[in-house]
Amino acid sequence: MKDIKITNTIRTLRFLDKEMTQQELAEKVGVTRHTIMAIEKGKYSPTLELAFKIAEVFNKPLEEVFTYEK
Amino acid sequence: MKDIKITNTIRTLRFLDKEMTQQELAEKVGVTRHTIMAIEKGKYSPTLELAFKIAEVFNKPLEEVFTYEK
DNA sequence: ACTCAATGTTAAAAATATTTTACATTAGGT
DNA sequence: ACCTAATGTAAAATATTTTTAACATTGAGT
Repeated sequence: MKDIKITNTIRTLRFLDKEMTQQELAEKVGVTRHTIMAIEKGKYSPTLELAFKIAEVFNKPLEEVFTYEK
Repeated sequence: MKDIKITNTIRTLRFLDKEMTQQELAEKVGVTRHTIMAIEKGKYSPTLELAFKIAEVFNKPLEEVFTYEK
């Protein structure tokens, strides 16, 4: 599992959702701001559980937030 | 992230897909048999990347394989 | 130009996921 | 009942994700 092939639209979704900050999103899903930042930046892919929580915040299906590029 | 609230239908999907073994599924997604077993058993939730790979094997959307129970 | 909030970076420690190995149990076929 | 393949269990080692903390950068507003 070396090269990560998963992209996400978190940054856009935050912007569309009243410009929610990384800090706010982090608090809503129960992780640190750093974690949100690292995921947005694609440093690593999150746990499935965290991915579900993030999608839930934006009321989007998980696959609309995260995309697996074959 | 203590109590995991994610269920999955991997066992059923393996059964429906010509009774694919844990070993075969593990090989297709590039992890060990133990990892597949632990996930099926709900010991922990996988990485988003692994979740996508598993869903891909069964040609199902991720959310049809894994369900986040609120 | 200054200030402040938001974001990005780095490094180390902690927590969790995954591997490896080895053995126990279960279930089906003969 | 016996064999064998598939599944389950356990413990230790490794890899990856997440936390923590401290500091740098960017950008908007004044």
